[in-house]
Amino acid sequence: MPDVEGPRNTPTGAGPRKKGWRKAEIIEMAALCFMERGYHATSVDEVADRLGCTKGRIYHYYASKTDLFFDVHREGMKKLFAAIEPAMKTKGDGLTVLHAMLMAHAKAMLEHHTFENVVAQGVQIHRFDATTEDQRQTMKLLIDSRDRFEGYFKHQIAEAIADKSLRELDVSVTAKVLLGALQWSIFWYRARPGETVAEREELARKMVEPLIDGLRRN
Amino acid sequence: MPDVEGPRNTPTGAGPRKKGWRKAEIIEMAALCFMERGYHATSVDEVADRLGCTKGRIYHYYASKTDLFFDVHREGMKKLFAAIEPAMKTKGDGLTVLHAMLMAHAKAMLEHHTFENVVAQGVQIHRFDATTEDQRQTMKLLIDSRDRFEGYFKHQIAEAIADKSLRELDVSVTAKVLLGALQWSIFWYRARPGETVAEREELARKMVEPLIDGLRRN
DNA sequence: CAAAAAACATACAAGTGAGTATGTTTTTGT
DNA sequence: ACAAAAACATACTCACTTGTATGTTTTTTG
Repeated sequence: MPDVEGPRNTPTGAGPRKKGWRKAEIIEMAALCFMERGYHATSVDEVADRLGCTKGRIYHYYASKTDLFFDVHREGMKKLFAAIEPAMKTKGDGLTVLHAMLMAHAKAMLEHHTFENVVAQGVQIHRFDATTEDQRQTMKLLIDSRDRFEGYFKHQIAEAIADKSLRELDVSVTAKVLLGALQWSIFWYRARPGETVAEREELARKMVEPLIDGLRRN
Repeated sequence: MPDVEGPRNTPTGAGPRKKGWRKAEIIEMAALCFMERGYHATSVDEVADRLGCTKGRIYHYYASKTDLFFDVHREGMKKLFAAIEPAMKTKGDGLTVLHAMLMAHAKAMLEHHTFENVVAQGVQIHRFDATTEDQRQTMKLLIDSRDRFEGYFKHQIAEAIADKSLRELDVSVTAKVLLGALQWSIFWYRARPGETVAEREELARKMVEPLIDGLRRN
Protein backbone atom coordinates (compact mmCIF):
# COMPACT_ATOMS: atom_id res chain seq x y z
CA MET A 1 0.00 0.00 0.00
CA PRO A 2 1.12 3.59 -0.59
CA ASP A 3 2.83 5.22 2.29
CA VAL A 4 0.72 8.38 2.15
CA GLU A 5 0.33 8.60 5.90
CA GLY A 6 4.01 9.06 6.43
CA PRO A 7 6.15 6.92 8.72
CA ARG A 8 3.90 5.07 11.13
CA ASN A 9 4.96 3.22 14.24
CA THR A 10 8.20 5.10 14.34
CA PRO A 11 9.39 6.39 17.70
CA THR A 12 11.03 9.23 15.82
CA GLY A 13 7.75 10.87 14.91
CA ALA A 14 6.53 14.23 16.17
CA GLY A 15 6.61 15.02 19.87
CA PRO A 16 8.92 13.96 22.67
CA ARG A 17 8.24 10.24 22.50
CA LYS A 18 10.36 8.69 25.18
CA LYS A 19 11.09 5.04 25.67
CA GLY A 20 8.01 3.21 26.85
CA TRP A 21 5.47 5.56 25.31
CA ARG A 22 3.94 2.70 23.31
CA LYS A 23 3.13 0.95 26.54
CA ALA A 24 1.83 4.17 28.10
CA GLU A 25 -0.49 4.58 25.13
CA ILE A 26 -2.01 1.19 25.89
CA ILE A 27 -2.41 2.00 29.57
CA GLU A 28 -4.25 5.22 28.82
CA MET A 29 -6.66 3.68 26.37
CA ALA A 30 -7.28 0.82 28.76
CA ALA A 31 -8.07 3.30 31.52
CA LEU A 32 -10.53 5.06 29.24
CA CYS A 33 -12.27 1.86 28.23
CA PHE A 34 -12.36 0.46 31.76
CA MET A 35 -13.90 3.70 32.96
CA GLU A 36 -16.53 3.89 30.24
CA ARG A 37 -17.72 0.31 30.31
CA GLY A 38 -16.15 -1.26 33.38
CA TYR A 39 -13.32 -3.76 33.55
CA HIS A 40 -15.26 -6.95 32.93
CA ALA A 41 -17.42 -5.52 30.14
CA THR A 42 -14.35 -4.31 28.29
CA SER A 43 -12.71 -6.81 25.98
CA VAL A 44 -9.05 -6.73 25.09
CA ASP A 45 -10.11 -6.59 21.46
CA GLU A 46 -12.06 -3.43 22.17
CA VAL A 47 -9.05 -1.69 23.69
CA ALA A 48 -6.98 -2.74 20.70
CA ASP A 49 -9.60 -1.55 18.21
CA ARG A 50 -9.73 1.91 19.71
CA LEU A 51 -5.95 2.02 19.51
CA GLY A 52 -6.19 1.10 15.86
CA CYS A 53 -4.29 -2.14 16.32
CA THR A 54 -4.90 -5.75 17.29
CA LYS A 55 -4.67 -7.86 20.42
CA GLY A 56 -1.21 -8.95 19.36
CA ARG A 57 0.23 -5.62 20.40
CA ILE A 58 -1.34 -5.67 23.86
CA TYR A 59 -0.32 -9.25 24.56
CA HIS A 60 3.16 -8.36 23.47
CA TYR A 61 3.43 -6.08 26.49
CA TYR A 62 1.09 -7.78 28.92
CA ALA A 63 0.74 -11.43 29.87
CA SER A 64 -2.93 -11.04 30.79
CA LYS A 65 -5.82 -8.61 31.02
CA THR A 66 -5.44 -8.70 34.80
CA ASP A 67 -1.85 -7.49 34.52
CA LEU A 68 -2.99 -4.65 32.30
CA PHE A 69 -5.55 -3.65 34.93
CA PHE A 70 -2.86 -3.73 37.60
CA ASP A 71 -0.70 -1.34 35.60
CA VAL A 72 -3.60 1.10 35.19
CA HIS A 73 -4.26 0.87 38.91
CA ARG A 74 -0.61 1.40 39.72
CA GLU A 75 -0.48 4.47 37.51
CA GLY A 76 -3.62 5.85 39.16
CA MET A 77 -2.16 5.49 42.64
CA LYS A 78 1.07 7.08 41.44
CA LYS A 79 -0.82 10.17 40.34
CA LEU A 80 -2.62 10.38 43.70
CA PHE A 81 0.59 10.23 45.72
CA ALA A 82 2.28 12.74 43.44
CA ALA A 83 -0.59 15.17 43.97
CA ILE A 84 -0.69 15.23 47.77
CA GLU A 85 3.05 15.02 48.32
CA PRO A 86 3.75 18.76 47.94
CA ALA A 87 0.61 19.58 49.93
CA MET A 88 1.88 17.54 52.86
CA LYS A 89 4.84 19.89 53.13
CA THR A 90 2.65 22.97 53.58
CA LYS A 91 3.58 25.23 56.46
CA GLY A 92 0.89 25.88 59.04
CA ASP A 93 -1.20 24.15 61.69
CA GLY A 94 -2.65 20.68 61.28
CA LEU A 95 -5.89 21.80 59.67
CA THR A 96 -4.12 24.04 57.19
CA VAL A 97 -2.06 21.12 55.98
CA LEU A 98 -5.13 18.87 55.84
CA HIS A 99 -6.95 21.52 53.84
CA ALA A 100 -4.11 21.68 51.34
CA MET A 101 -4.09 17.89 51.05
CA LEU A 102 -7.83 17.77 50.40
CA MET A 103 -7.58 20.47 47.74
CA ALA A 104 -4.72 18.67 46.02
CA HIS A 105 -6.61 15.40 46.16
CA ALA A 106 -9.78 16.96 44.77
CA LYS A 107 -7.90 18.47 41.87
CA ALA A 108 -6.14 15.19 41.15
CA MET A 109 -9.43 13.28 41.21
CA LEU A 110 -10.84 15.63 38.58
CA GLU A 111 -7.75 15.79 36.43
CA HIS A 112 -7.15 12.05 36.35
CA HIS A 113 -10.69 10.86 36.75
CA THR A 114 -10.27 8.16 34.11
CA PHE A 115 -7.49 6.46 36.06
CA GLU A 116 -9.08 7.07 39.43
CA ASN A 117 -12.32 5.56 38.25
CA VAL A 118 -10.43 2.36 37.51
CA VAL A 119 -8.70 2.56 40.88
CA ALA A 120 -12.11 2.72 42.51
CA GLN A 121 -13.20 -0.39 40.65
CA GLY A 122 -10.70 -1.93 42.95
CA VAL A 123 -8.21 -4.71 43.06
CA GLN A 124 -10.64 -6.73 45.11
CA ILE A 125 -12.52 -7.78 41.96
CA HIS A 126 -9.45 -9.86 41.09
CA ARG A 127 -9.54 -11.86 44.29
CA PHE A 128 -10.49 -14.95 42.34
CA ASP A 129 -8.80 -14.60 39.00
CA ALA A 130 -5.44 -13.47 40.35
CA THR A 131 -4.03 -16.91 39.85
CA THR A 132 -0.26 -16.63 39.57
CA GLU A 133 1.96 -15.96 42.54
CA ASP A 134 3.29 -12.86 40.82
CA GLN A 135 -0.23 -11.46 40.52
CA ARG A 136 -1.04 -12.08 44.16
CA GLN A 137 2.17 -10.28 45.07
CA THR A 138 1.19 -7.30 42.90
CA MET A 139 -2.30 -7.27 44.39
CA LYS A 140 -0.88 -7.07 47.87
CA LEU A 141 1.34 -4.16 46.89
CA LEU A 142 -1.55 -2.25 45.36
CA ILE A 143 -3.76 -2.81 48.38
CA ASP A 144 -0.91 -1.66 50.59
CA SER A 145 -0.53 1.53 48.59
CA ARG A 146 -4.23 2.25 49.02
CA ASP A 147 -3.94 1.81 52.77
CA ARG A 148 -0.84 3.94 52.86
CA PHE A 149 -2.63 6.73 51.02
CA GLU A 150 -5.53 6.72 53.45
CA GLY A 151 -2.98 6.48 56.24
CA TYR A 152 -1.48 9.82 55.29
CA PHE A 153 -4.87 11.45 55.77
CA LYS A 154 -5.52 9.63 59.03
CA HIS A 155 -2.15 10.75 60.29
CA GLN A 156 -2.81 14.35 59.37
CA ILE A 157 -6.27 14.29 60.96
CA ALA A 158 -4.78 12.96 64.20
CA GLU A 159 -2.09 15.62 64.00
CA ALA A 160 -4.68 18.36 63.58
CA ILE A 161 -6.71 17.08 66.50
CA ALA A 162 -3.56 17.01 68.63
CA ASP A 163 -2.70 20.65 67.91
CA LYS A 164 -6.33 21.65 68.56
CA SER A 165 -6.88 23.03 65.05
CA LEU A 166 -9.41 20.26 64.40
CA ARG A 167 -12.33 19.30 66.61
CA GLU A 168 -12.29 15.87 68.19
CA LEU A 169 -13.63 13.42 65.65
CA ASP A 170 -13.25 9.72 64.97
CA VAL A 171 -10.02 9.66 62.95
CA SER A 172 -10.76 6.61 60.85
CA VAL A 173 -14.38 7.39 60.01
CA THR A 174 -13.61 11.03 59.28
CA ALA A 175 -10.86 10.05 56.88
CA LYS A 176 -13.16 7.72 54.99
CA VAL A 177 -15.93 10.32 54.88
CA LEU A 178 -13.65 13.08 53.60
CA LEU A 179 -11.94 10.95 50.99
CA GLY A 180 -15.27 9.49 49.94
CA ALA A 181 -16.78 12.93 49.47
CA LEU A 182 -14.06 13.78 46.97
CA GLN A 183 -13.63 10.38 45.38
CA TRP A 184 -17.33 10.03 44.68
CA SER A 185 -16.70 12.52 41.88
CA ILE A 186 -15.79 9.57 39.67
CA PHE A 187 -19.54 8.95 39.40
CA TRP A 188 -20.68 12.42 38.39
CA TYR A 189 -17.70 14.31 37.01
CA ARG A 190 -16.85 14.09 33.33
CA ALA A 191 -14.24 16.35 31.74
CA ARG A 192 -15.82 18.84 29.43
CA PRO A 193 -13.91 19.57 26.23
CA GLY A 194 -11.91 22.74 26.52
CA GLU A 195 -12.15 22.84 30.30
CA THR A 196 -9.45 25.04 31.80
CA VAL A 197 -7.30 24.31 34.83
CA ALA A 198 -8.81 27.32 36.56
CA GLU A 199 -12.32 25.90 36.12
CA ARG A 200 -11.29 22.59 37.63
CA GLU A 201 -9.63 24.41 40.51
CA GLU A 202 -12.81 26.38 41.16
CA LEU A 203 -14.82 23.15 41.20
CA ALA A 204 -12.34 21.58 43.61
CA ARG A 205 -12.73 24.62 45.87
CA LYS A 206 -16.50 24.21 45.89
CA MET A 207 -16.05 20.56 46.81
CA VAL A 208 -13.66 21.11 49.70
CA GLU A 209 -15.34 24.21 51.14
CA PRO A 210 -18.32 22.49 52.80
CA LEU A 211 -15.97 19.89 54.28
CA ILE A 212 -13.64 22.32 55.97
CA ASP A 213 -16.10 24.88 57.22
CA GLY A 214 -19.08 22.58 57.62
CA LEU A 215 -22.64 23.35 56.78
CA ARG A 216 -23.75 25.25 59.89
CA ARG A 217 -23.68 28.99 59.64
CA ASN A 218 -21.77 30.28 62.62
CA MET B 1 -35.36 -39.92 47.56
CA PRO B 2 -36.52 -39.85 51.19
CA ASP B 3 -38.32 -36.75 52.28
CA VAL B 4 -36.26 -36.29 55.42
CA GLU B 5 -35.94 -32.55 54.98
CA GLY B 6 -39.64 -32.02 55.37
CA PRO B 7 -41.83 -30.21 52.91
CA ARG B 8 -39.65 -28.16 50.62
CA ASN B 9 -40.78 -25.47 48.25
CA THR B 10 -44.00 -25.03 50.13
CA PRO B 11 -45.17 -21.49 50.78
CA THR B 12 -46.74 -22.78 53.98
CA GLY B 13 -43.40 -23.40 55.68
CA ALA B 14 -42.12 -21.57 58.73
CA GLY B 15 -42.29 -17.80 58.85
CA PRO B 16 -44.65 -15.31 57.28
CA ARG B 17 -43.99 -16.15 53.66
CA LYS B 18 -46.16 -13.87 51.63
CA LYS B 19 -46.87 -14.09 47.96
CA GLY B 20 -43.81 -13.21 45.93
CA TRP B 21 -41.27 -14.25 48.55
CA ARG B 22 -39.71 -16.73 46.10
CA LYS B 23 -38.89 -13.86 43.80
CA ALA B 24 -37.65 -11.72 46.68
CA GLU B 25 -35.29 -14.54 47.63
CA ILE B 26 -33.75 -14.39 44.17
CA ILE B 27 -33.40 -10.62 44.31
CA GLU B 28 -31.58 -10.73 47.62
CA MET B 29 -29.13 -13.41 46.56
CA ALA B 30 -28.51 -11.57 43.30
CA ALA B 31 -27.79 -8.39 45.25
CA LEU B 32 -25.31 -10.27 47.42
CA CYS B 33 -23.53 -11.84 44.45
CA PHE B 34 -23.47 -8.62 42.43
CA MET B 35 -21.98 -6.84 45.42
CA GLU B 36 -19.32 -9.45 46.12
CA ARG B 37 -18.10 -10.02 42.58
CA GLY B 38 -19.69 -7.29 40.48
CA TYR B 39 -22.50 -7.64 37.96
CA HIS B 40 -20.51 -8.80 34.96
CA ALA B 41 -18.34 -11.24 36.88
CA THR B 42 -21.40 -12.90 38.39
CA SER B 43 -23.00 -15.63 36.34
CA VAL B 44 -26.65 -16.54 36.57
CA ASP B 45 -25.55 -20.07 37.39
CA GLU B 46 -23.63 -18.76 40.38
CA VAL B 47 -26.68 -17.00 41.80
CA ALA B 48 -28.70 -20.15 41.29
CA ASP B 49 -26.06 -22.35 42.92
CA ARG B 50 -25.98 -20.23 46.06
CA LEU B 51 -29.76 -20.46 46.19
CA GLY B 52 -29.46 -24.23 45.95
CA CYS B 53 -31.35 -24.39 42.68
CA THR B 54 -30.72 -24.11 38.95
CA LYS B 55 -30.97 -21.40 36.31
CA GLY B 56 -34.40 -22.67 35.41
CA ARG B 57 -35.88 -21.06 38.49
CA ILE B 58 -34.35 -17.65 37.79
CA TYR B 59 -35.32 -17.63 34.13
CA HIS B 60 -38.82 -18.61 35.19
CA TYR B 61 -39.15 -15.22 36.88
CA TYR B 62 -36.82 -13.08 34.77
CA ALA B 63 -36.45 -12.83 31.03
CA SER B 64 -32.80 -11.82 31.25
CA LYS B 65 -29.93 -11.10 33.62
CA THR B 66 -30.34 -7.41 32.84
CA ASP B 67 -33.94 -7.49 34.06
CA LEU B 68 -32.80 -9.13 37.27
CA PHE B 69 -30.28 -6.35 37.78
CA PHE B 70 -32.99 -3.77 37.21
CA ASP B 71 -35.13 -5.31 39.92
CA VAL B 72 -32.27 -5.24 42.40
CA HIS B 73 -31.63 -1.62 41.49
CA ARG B 74 -35.30 -0.75 41.85
CA GLU B 75 -35.42 -2.37 45.28
CA GLY B 76 -32.31 -0.47 46.35
CA MET B 77 -33.81 2.87 45.36
CA LYS B 78 -37.05 1.96 47.12
CA LYS B 79 -35.17 1.46 50.37
CA LEU B 80 -33.41 4.80 49.98
CA PHE B 81 -36.64 6.74 49.45
CA ALA B 82 -38.33 4.92 52.32
CA ALA B 83 -35.49 5.90 54.65
CA ILE B 84 -35.42 9.65 54.03
CA GLU B 85 -39.17 10.12 53.69
CA PRO B 86 -39.92 10.40 57.42
CA ALA B 87 -36.81 12.55 57.92
CA MET B 88 -38.08 15.06 55.38
CA LYS B 89 -41.07 15.71 57.62
CA THR B 90 -38.90 16.71 60.56
CA LYS B 91 -39.88 19.94 62.27
CA GLY B 92 -37.23 22.63 62.46
CA ASP B 93 -35.17 24.95 60.32
CA GLY B 94 -33.66 23.95 57.00
CA LEU B 95 -30.41 22.61 58.39
CA THR B 96 -32.17 20.54 61.02
CA VAL B 97 -34.21 18.81 58.36
CA LEU B 98 -31.11 18.30 56.21
CA HIS B 99 -29.29 16.83 59.19
CA ALA B 100 -32.12 14.36 59.76
CA MET B 101 -32.09 13.40 56.08
CA LEU B 102 -28.35 12.78 56.13
CA MET B 103 -28.60 10.64 59.24
CA ALA B 104 -31.42 8.61 57.76
CA HIS B 105 -29.50 8.17 54.53
CA ALA B 106 -26.34 7.12 56.33
CA LYS B 107 -28.20 4.52 58.33
CA ALA B 108 -29.93 3.21 55.21
CA MET B 109 -26.61 2.96 53.36
CA LEU B 110 -25.20 0.81 56.15
CA GLU B 111 -28.27 -1.32 56.67
CA HIS B 112 -28.84 -2.07 52.98
CA HIS B 113 -25.27 -1.86 51.78
CA THR B 114 -25.64 -4.94 49.60
CA PHE B 115 -28.41 -3.37 47.54
CA GLU B 116 -26.86 0.09 47.54
CA ASN B 117 -23.61 -1.32 46.30
CA VAL B 118 -25.45 -2.64 43.28
CA VAL B 119 -27.22 0.69 42.85
CA ALA B 120 -23.83 2.36 42.72
CA GLN B 121 -22.70 -0.04 40.01
CA GLY B 122 -25.23 1.91 38.07
CA VAL B 123 -27.68 1.49 35.29
CA GLN B 124 -25.25 3.18 32.95
CA ILE B 125 -23.34 -0.09 32.50
CA HIS B 126 -26.38 -1.38 30.61
CA ARG B 127 -26.32 1.42 28.06
CA PHE B 128 -25.32 -1.06 25.39
CA ASP B 129 -26.96 -4.32 26.31
CA ALA B 130 -30.36 -2.83 27.17
CA THR B 131 -31.71 -3.97 23.87
CA THR B 132 -35.48 -4.20 24.16
CA GLU B 133 -37.74 -1.17 24.26
CA ASP B 134 -39.08 -2.31 27.61
CA GLN B 135 -35.57 -2.33 29.05
CA ARG B 136 -34.79 1.14 27.80
CA GLN B 137 -38.02 2.35 29.38
CA THR B 138 -37.05 0.78 32.71
CA MET B 139 -33.57 2.27 32.48
CA LYS B 140 -35.01 5.72 32.04
CA LEU B 141 -37.25 5.27 35.07
CA LEU B 142 -34.36 4.13 37.25
CA ILE B 143 -32.18 7.03 36.17
CA ASP B 144 -35.06 9.39 36.88
CA SER B 145 -35.44 8.00 40.39
CA ARG B 146 -31.76 8.58 41.02
CA ASP B 147 -32.09 12.19 39.93
CA ARG B 148 -35.22 12.63 42.00
CA PHE B 149 -33.43 11.35 45.08
CA GLU B 150 -30.56 13.78 44.66
CA GLY B 151 -33.14 16.45 43.91
CA TYR B 152 -34.66 16.09 47.36
CA PHE B 153 -31.30 16.91 48.90
CA LYS B 154 -30.65 19.80 46.55
CA HIS B 155 -34.05 21.20 47.39
CA GLN B 156 -33.41 20.94 51.11
CA ILE B 157 -29.97 22.53 50.79
CA ALA B 158 -31.47 25.47 48.89
CA GLU B 159 -34.20 25.72 51.52
CA ALA B 160 -31.64 25.81 54.31
CA ILE B 161 -29.61 28.49 52.56
CA ALA B 162 -32.79 30.53 52.09
CA ASP B 163 -33.67 30.47 55.79
CA LYS B 164 -30.06 31.32 56.69
CA SER B 165 -29.49 28.13 58.67
CA LEU B 166 -26.93 27.02 56.08
CA ARG B 167 -24.02 29.06 54.78
CA GLU B 168 -24.04 30.00 51.14
CA LEU B 169 -22.64 27.09 49.17
CA ASP B 170 -22.98 25.75 45.65
CA VAL B 171 -26.18 23.71 45.92
CA SER B 172 -25.39 21.11 43.30
CA VAL B 173 -21.77 20.47 44.26
CA THR B 174 -22.58 20.39 47.96
CA ALA B 175 -25.31 17.83 47.40
CA LYS B 176 -22.96 15.57 45.46
CA VAL B 177 -20.21 15.95 48.06
CA LEU B 178 -22.51 15.17 50.99
CA LEU B 179 -24.16 12.20 49.33
CA GLY B 180 -20.81 10.94 48.12
CA ALA B 181 -19.34 11.10 51.61
CA LEU B 182 -22.05 8.77 52.87
CA GLN B 183 -22.42 6.59 49.80
CA TRP B 184 -18.70 5.89 49.61
CA SER B 185 -19.35 3.56 52.56
CA ILE B 186 -20.20 0.86 50.03
CA PHE B 187 -16.45 0.53 49.51
CA TRP B 188 -15.33 0.16 53.10
CA TYR B 189 -18.31 -0.90 55.19
CA ARG B 190 -19.13 -4.56 55.62
CA ALA B 191 -21.74 -5.76 58.11
CA ARG B 192 -20.16 -7.58 60.99
CA PRO B 193 -22.04 -10.62 62.23
CA GLY B 194 -24.07 -9.78 65.30
CA GLU B 195 -23.88 -6.06 64.75
CA THR B 196 -26.62 -4.22 66.60
CA VAL B 197 -28.79 -1.39 65.32
CA ALA B 198 -27.33 0.86 67.99
CA GLU B 199 -23.82 0.22 66.70
CA ARG B 200 -24.82 1.12 63.18
CA GLU B 201 -26.54 4.26 64.44
CA GLU B 202 -23.38 5.28 66.27
CA LEU B 203 -21.33 4.77 63.13
CA ALA B 204 -23.81 6.83 61.12
CA ARG B 205 -23.50 9.61 63.70
CA LYS B 206 -19.71 9.59 63.34
CA MET B 207 -20.13 9.84 59.59
CA VAL B 208 -22.55 12.76 59.60
CA GLU B 209 -20.91 14.75 62.40
CA PRO B 210 -17.93 16.10 60.42
CA LEU B 211 -20.25 17.07 57.60
CA ILE B 212 -22.63 19.15 59.66
CA ASP B 213 -20.20 20.86 61.97
CA GLY B 214 -17.21 20.87 59.66
CA LEU B 215 -13.64 20.24 60.62
CA ARG B 216 -12.58 23.64 61.91
CA ARG B 217 -12.70 24.09 65.64
CA ASN B 218 -14.67 27.22 66.37
C1' DC C 1 -60.43 -35.62 41.60
C1' DA C 2 -59.14 -34.23 37.02
C1' DA C 3 -57.25 -30.60 34.39
C1' DA C 4 -54.68 -26.66 34.03
C1' DA C 5 -51.20 -23.73 35.44
C1' DA C 6 -47.25 -22.64 38.10
C1' DA C 7 -42.61 -23.78 39.47
C1' DC C 8 -39.09 -25.55 38.65
C1' DA C 9 -34.91 -29.10 36.54
C1' DT C 10 -32.23 -30.78 32.56
C1' DA C 11 -29.90 -30.60 28.41
C1' DC C 12 -28.47 -28.03 24.69
C1' DA C 13 -27.37 -24.15 21.27
C1' DA C 14 -24.79 -20.30 20.08
C1' DG C 15 -22.01 -16.38 20.81
C1' DT C 16 -18.17 -14.26 23.07
C1' DG C 17 -13.81 -13.35 24.84
C1' DA C 18 -9.17 -14.57 26.90
C1' DG C 19 -5.11 -16.40 25.67
C1' DT C 20 -1.76 -18.83 22.31
C1' DA C 21 0.96 -20.26 18.38
C1' DT C 22 3.03 -18.65 14.54
C1' DG C 23 4.25 -15.68 10.82
C1' DT C 24 5.86 -11.05 9.23
C1' DT C 25 7.76 -6.59 9.39
C1' DT C 26 10.52 -3.19 11.51
C1' DT C 27 14.22 -1.69 14.36
C1' DT C 28 18.71 -2.10 16.43
C1' DG C 29 23.30 -3.49 17.41
C1' DT C 30 27.76 -4.63 15.39
C1' DA D 1 24.94 -4.61 5.46
C1' DC D 2 23.58 -8.41 8.23
C1' DA D 3 22.07 -10.93 12.16
C1' DA D 4 19.35 -10.65 16.18
C1' DA D 5 15.72 -8.94 18.66
C1' DA D 6 11.73 -6.23 19.21
C1' DA D 7 7.07 -5.13 17.74
C1' DC D 8 3.55 -6.25 16.10
C1' DA D 9 -0.59 -8.97 12.91
C1' DT D 10 -3.26 -13.20 11.92
C1' DA D 11 -5.65 -17.17 12.81
C1' DC D 12 -7.05 -20.39 15.90
C1' DT D 13 -8.47 -22.88 20.38
C1' DC D 14 -11.03 -23.46 24.34
C1' DA D 15 -13.60 -22.36 28.25
C1' DC D 16 -17.41 -19.95 29.86
C1' DT D 17 -21.97 -17.80 29.82
C1' DT D 18 -26.46 -16.34 28.38
C1' DG D 19 -30.57 -17.83 26.84
C1' DT D 20 -33.84 -21.55 25.08
C1' DA D 21 -36.41 -25.77 24.40
C1' DT D 22 -38.38 -29.30 26.69
C1' DG D 23 -39.50 -32.48 30.33
C1' DT D 24 -41.14 -33.24 35.18
C1' DT D 25 -43.13 -32.31 39.53
C1' DT D 26 -45.98 -29.67 42.47
C1' DT D 27 -49.79 -26.69 43.36
C1' DT D 28 -54.10 -24.70 42.39
C1' DT D 29 -58.68 -24.54 40.52
C1' DG D 30 -63.22 -25.83 38.79
